[in-house]
Amino acid sequence: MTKKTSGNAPQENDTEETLVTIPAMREIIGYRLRRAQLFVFHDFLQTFAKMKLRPAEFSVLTLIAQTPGQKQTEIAGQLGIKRANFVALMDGLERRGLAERRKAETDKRSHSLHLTAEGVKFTQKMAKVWSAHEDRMIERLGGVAERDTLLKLLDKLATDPES
Amino acid sequence: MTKKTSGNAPQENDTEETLVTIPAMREIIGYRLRRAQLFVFHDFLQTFAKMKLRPAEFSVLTLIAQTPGQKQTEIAGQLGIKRANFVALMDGLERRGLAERRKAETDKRSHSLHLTAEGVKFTQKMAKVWSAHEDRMIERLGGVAERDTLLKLLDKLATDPES
DNA sequence: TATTGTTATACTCTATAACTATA
DNA sequence: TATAGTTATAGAGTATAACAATA
Repeated sequence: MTKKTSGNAPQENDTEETLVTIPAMREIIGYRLRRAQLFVFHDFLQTFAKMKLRPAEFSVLTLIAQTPGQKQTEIAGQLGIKRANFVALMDGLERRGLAERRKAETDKRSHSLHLTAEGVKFTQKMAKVWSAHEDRMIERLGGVAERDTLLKLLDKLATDPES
Repeated sequence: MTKKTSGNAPQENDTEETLVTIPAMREIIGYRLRRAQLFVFHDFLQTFAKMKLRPAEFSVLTLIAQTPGQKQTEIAGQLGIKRANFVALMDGLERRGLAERRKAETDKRSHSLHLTAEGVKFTQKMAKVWSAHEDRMIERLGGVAERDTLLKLLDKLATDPES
């Protein structure tokens, strides 16, 4: 049994015109999420300016490091990136010598993705630098407990209950 | 006194190489914020597809409705939109007959922004439609209490403590 | 000199269609 | 026929520089 959530339902009154309340920006979930996300990404971009690393590249390196050998469609799918747009992203990582495509033996259409030796070093450095950024965000939230609360709420918001 | 927040600090060990933990995507604040924001915006876009209204236009109409007469730089500034990019956005609202620029008497460089009569009706309809979208998001979060918790955390994350 | 609105421009991100080579 | 990767392309969103009118 879910709690009643009519916090924004317009109030009916007895005149002909319905009274409509224009929402305040600071109580709009989508808007506030967007501003917070931009703030965090801004800090991320500054943190990784020297390493010339964008959020999407960070994510791809992280997924390859955790599960090497996956194909492009799989990595792209997990991140919500269209496979057509993944190509240039992967080209960049390959050009920089951080990751590589290997011909898959079983299915010659697909590429299996791996980090290079340099990519492994880069990714470890990346994880350390990220840690400083993340700690800064946790500090702003007030601690790891608040971080966990936030992640739980974001989960409820954006995760399919049937999964 | 703020709580210690070393939740992601790398563990030192006694070998030469420092052990580095690659983070899991689901514990990365920025990534999770981004995915949640995309989810909410996707629902927003579907909700307003028939009215042909984008989030930025929604925000501008909302601010003009709440405080008519502000100039372009002021509205743009509150939303984090560059004044150069605000021009086309405002052109669109004016072309649709929803809002208008009026020559300001006091400072002839600036325009004061107002809703048209049609814009007022549109904005009231907009507020009602938005309410359904917002209630859907609140429902997912589990109720208004959880929504308030989320907004408070987003505030801590993205708001300057000195203000 | 500084500010408001504007134009032009470029860069990133995202979305779709169509091709190729394999399955 | 369907799938993996690719190319081309178009549309948003965003950032900067420079200009005219006005302060």
